[in-house]
Formats: sequence, structure tokens, C-alpha cells
Amino acid sequence: MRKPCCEKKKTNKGAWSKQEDEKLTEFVEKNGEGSWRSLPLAAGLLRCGKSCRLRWVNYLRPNLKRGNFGEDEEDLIIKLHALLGNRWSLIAGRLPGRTDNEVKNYWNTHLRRKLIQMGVDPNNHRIGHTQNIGLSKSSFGSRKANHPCKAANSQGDNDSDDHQKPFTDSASGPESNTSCSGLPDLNLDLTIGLPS
DNA sequence: AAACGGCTCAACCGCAGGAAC
DNA sequence: AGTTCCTGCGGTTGAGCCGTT
Repeated sequence: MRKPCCEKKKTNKGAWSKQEDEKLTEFVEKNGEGSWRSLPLAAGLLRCGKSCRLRWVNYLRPNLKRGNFGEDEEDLIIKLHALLGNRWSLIAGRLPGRTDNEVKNYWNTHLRRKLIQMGVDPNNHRIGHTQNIGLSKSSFGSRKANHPCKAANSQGDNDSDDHQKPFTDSASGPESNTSCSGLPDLNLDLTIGLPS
């Protein structure tokens, strides 16, 4: 059995206080990101390392854009989701100043509904198939091959995909721009850079 | 003004992958 | 080669906010 990520009884949970934010910010600015597991102790925080990382990444990190998504951002998210499925970190990587959590929330609260209203199935981006709208776990399957395109194409190493590999190939193959989704030409330059 | 219901979003949970040993 | 540890990811939850009745 793997150890729990932190001593449950000794850590705070729930909303972060201002003091905790300050401690975390100060520590990370001084020592850099990483070593999340040992960070809480070193920074004097009664938090799980995971929780610290999340707080930093989603809220405290500098250069975070907060507030409403612009139309261009919405558009990009929809297009990227059609290609990548629920790979929020990859999608967020294309949106400067946005976090995966933010993108995921925005998708689930706004964009999914918007697509449904337009008669587009948010799961596979096909027009007209709006059944199984609920975000069931099965709708995308496991973390890997969690998109209809991937599932359909997942022979060989098609799945080793993402992180460093440019996307241009998957978007420009023989079936290129019409992609699996039946969407019209997305015409995206999806060369993925390393997330900063 | 109070009660209610829906919505939003920060935070948590569990899992998987890779690194380190 | 096998095991353990750490990190990152996606799914889910729940407190709080806001609009409606």
C-alpha cells in the first residue's frame, strides 16, 4: 500500500487563508516551484503538498489571467477540445494565463451548455447527437484515449501523443482537418510547446 | 425579507506515469 | 527488475453567491 500523500490529521483543508497564501507565495518565490511534498513543512504550512501545488498553480502563480474568457479564448477551447478531448492541461497550455482547472470549469459550466444549445454534442462535437449529455466517466473512458478520435485511432502508438510531440501531424494527416468529429476545417496550428 | 434552487469555482480525491532507489 | 516516492492530471464535490419566487 502506498502511503497517503500527507498526514491527514495534521493538515488543514478547505479554503486558504490570506496568511497561508502569503507563506506559500513567499516560499515559492524564494525557492522556486517543485519539492511540493516537503514544501509545507519548509514553508511552515499545515497543508498537504498537493494542496500547496494546486493553490500555487491555480491561484497564486504570477501572470494568471483571471476573469471572463474572451470570445477568441472560448473559440480556441472548443476547437482544442474537439481535437484533444478532456486534456485540460494541454488545452490550458495553449491559453496563456489560464489554468487547466479554470478551463475545465469554464467548459463544464459554460461551453458544454453552449454547445448543447447549438445542437452539438459536447462529447464528440458532432451535430445532433445530444444524448448521453451527462458528463459520465464512461463518456471519455480512461485518461488515455479519452477522446473519440483517439479511441478510434488508437492503434499503435498514436496514443503516446501529446506533451512534446507536435500536433500538426495528427491534424494534417490524410483525414486531416475534417478530423473525426466531422467538424469543418479547424485550421489550427497545434504545435505544442512545452508548458511553461 | 426569507426561502429556495441553480450556478460557479476553489479545492479535494484517486489514479497513472515516471523518476529514484 | 521490482518497489517506492513524487508529481501532475482529470473527475468530482461542496460552500458560497446570485437570481427568482
